[in-house]
Amino acid sequence: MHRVSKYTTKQSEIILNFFKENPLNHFTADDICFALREKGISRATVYRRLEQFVENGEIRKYILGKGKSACYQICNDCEDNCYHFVCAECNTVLHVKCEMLNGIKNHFDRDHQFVLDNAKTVFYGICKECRKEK
Amino acid sequence: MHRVSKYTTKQSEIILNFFKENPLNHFTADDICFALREKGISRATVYRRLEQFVENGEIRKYILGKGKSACYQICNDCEDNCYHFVCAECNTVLHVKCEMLNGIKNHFDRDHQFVLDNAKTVFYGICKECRKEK
DNA sequence: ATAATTGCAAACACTTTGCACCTGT
DNA sequence: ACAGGTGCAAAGTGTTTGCAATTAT
Repeated sequence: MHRVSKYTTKQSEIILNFFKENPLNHFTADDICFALREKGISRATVYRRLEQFVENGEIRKYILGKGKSACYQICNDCEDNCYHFVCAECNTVLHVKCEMLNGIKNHFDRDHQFVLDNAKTVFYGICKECRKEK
Repeated sequence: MHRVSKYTTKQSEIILNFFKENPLNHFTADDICFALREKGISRATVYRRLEQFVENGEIRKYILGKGKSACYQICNDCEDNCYHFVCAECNTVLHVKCEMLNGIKNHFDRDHQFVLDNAKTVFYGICKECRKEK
């Protein structure tokens, strides 16, 4: 894994810590700016660091369907065998490790000659909770 | 299916026909504007009609990872059992009907209580051709 | 010392919108 | 006749960038 960031700074630590403190939630760049608004971190730095964290594999970027802004969430333990579901209703991101899904990766590879990138692939649908509400 | 558009116009026909004439390709709003630049259709109309076509289910919208602009492609025969792969390298969209993939839909449903929406879900990875080139 | 990072403001790319005029039904 | 659609230009959103000053190594 090639590290993009060479220096750790006060700002980069604050941003990354914010993600670490909220491992179950995902945030837009704007959410981060708002949450850290008292810390005096510029919007440009937020965007630049988010990009680096993504490239470093420390956080993950989602393009959620409805709104247009990208969402970011920490990804401590999301290795190759972690898949991501996004509920189109409540926008919750579920991280799932599943043998069956590893199976489809192999299936893509073998039968469609397509190397699935599950860091980039996000499954959209309706989660358990939201389904109940209907 | 609830039709959003009530009137057919010269412009809407030109746009939809363009998609029909190019069923294998996907286009950004900008591509459409460029391709139809001689027809005198405003950018606003292109965007408004694309949105309608998507809601009508006539064309499909993709958010491709890298670039930020949405892509649109006609979807004559993309029913529930059609899945979409996007090559992160060449951005080709592959439409695939596959029993195995129908299986994963059931798997999501049964084992993860998650209703997969395969109109919204796009699989990202590297296609056969692009893999060869490396 | 010096390469990376930051903040600012300006630029950008893509998309949406208000409004007056036009068109399909 | 009139609801719906169009074009224009302006405004919005989300993100990126050039540059001079600052900071981590």
